[in-house]
Amino acid sequence: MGTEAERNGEWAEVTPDAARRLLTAGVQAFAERGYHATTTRDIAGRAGMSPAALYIHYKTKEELLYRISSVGHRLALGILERARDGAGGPAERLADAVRHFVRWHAEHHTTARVVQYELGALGEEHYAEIVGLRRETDAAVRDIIEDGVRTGDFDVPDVRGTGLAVVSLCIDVARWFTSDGKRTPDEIGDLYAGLVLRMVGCTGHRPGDHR
Amino acid sequence: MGTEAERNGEWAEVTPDAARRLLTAGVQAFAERGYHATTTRDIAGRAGMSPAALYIHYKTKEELLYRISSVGHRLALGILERARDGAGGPAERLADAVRHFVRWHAEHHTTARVVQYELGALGEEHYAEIVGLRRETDAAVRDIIEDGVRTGDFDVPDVRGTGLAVVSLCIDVARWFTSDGKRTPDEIGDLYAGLVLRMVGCTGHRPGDHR
DNA sequence: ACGCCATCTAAGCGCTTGCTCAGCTTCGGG
DNA sequence: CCCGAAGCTGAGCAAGCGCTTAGATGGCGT
Repeated sequence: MGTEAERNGEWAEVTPDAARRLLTAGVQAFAERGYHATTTRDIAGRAGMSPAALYIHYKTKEELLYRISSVGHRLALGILERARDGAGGPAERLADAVRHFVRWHAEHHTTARVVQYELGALGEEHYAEIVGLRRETDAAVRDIIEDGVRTGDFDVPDVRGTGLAVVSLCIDVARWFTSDGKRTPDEIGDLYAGLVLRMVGCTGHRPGDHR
Repeated sequence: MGTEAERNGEWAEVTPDAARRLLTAGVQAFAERGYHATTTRDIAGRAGMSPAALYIHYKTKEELLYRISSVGHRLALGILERARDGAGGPAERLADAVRHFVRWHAEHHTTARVVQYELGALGEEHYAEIVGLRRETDAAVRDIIEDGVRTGDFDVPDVRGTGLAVVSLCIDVARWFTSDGKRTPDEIGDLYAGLVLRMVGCTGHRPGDHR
């Protein structure tokens, strides 16, 4: 059912149907072998089409990667921004952000793998656009941490560095997660939310004054 | 000077000289473009040799990657095992392990990038061997955390999961670090050592009783 | 009924890839 | 002084690559 859910909804904005099938085939192939080791024949084959059919819906193989990367980054960014702008104190919002962000990276680890680790294969212009989205990702997490420092809920000497570390920790889930492991995406999300709260010096009880 | 140090010593065990030049050329090329996007002509060119010269010292392009991966993994593992078996309490040893491990990933980020992110391109047998080394890496960190839990210095509900998260956090430095950033490898090592001590519930003063 | 456009395929073009091989040089031991 | 091994090159092969093109097919508005 996890695999089923991966195909449903996530790429709903991609039309027509053939373009979406090619895209999900690309996600699978890129995640397994990497962009450069994947052939257009392989992608088309997984989608049940001839190699030439790819070029009706995408100008180049790189544009297919760009579409995946663009949609994927916007989904991931949306998760963080929704948590940042949600209700509750900084601790709840940071925990929510990490929990959902990590869960997404585990549940959609094939998509996330392509999104997070294959962007070096993008062309210059596409790459620049994606880097912009990634800066927004970093900023969303940093914003929550800054809130927590302001309210005194968190104790963070280096907000920028800690924020980068938190994002880095979450992203790397996509690299090592496999669906045949013992842990579920939910469990990892909860574990990581707890770890991150500790990283920002949030002890669980009222903060008190530091030093 | 950082770039200079990258060539010195690190690959001293690789002989003869031409084989070492090809190897460092491979590291640079693989780190920049990825294994599959790198051509044997590119590697040989960087080493100042003809394409055919590569095959005198390495049977295939994959064997060159394997040599890089093997030496690199052993270096990284050595750093952790030296910290684990060192003197001092669990907190000092864990901080030392993270500090040195992170510093290596930042200072040698080109090597580390190949070592950590290109192992999917290895052949089956080579891959299996490298995976073994990675399990030892995870175990070294887990051992220190278990020590700390035993002595009461750490408070870790999920030792295995937390250990994996710590290793993951450190490894991912190789992905985002660039030498033209503001932070030095030392600074990042110190920052991460502090973050990890917080992750394992080490507050700095004597532990006391929890809950 | 008919033409039109979107969709898809079979065939294949031009190029690059990993890798090979015959031959040239260099150099230490007898 | 010569010889064989080791290191290296120039030329190139077979295979596979991304992508193109000409033509078949099917559904839709009129």
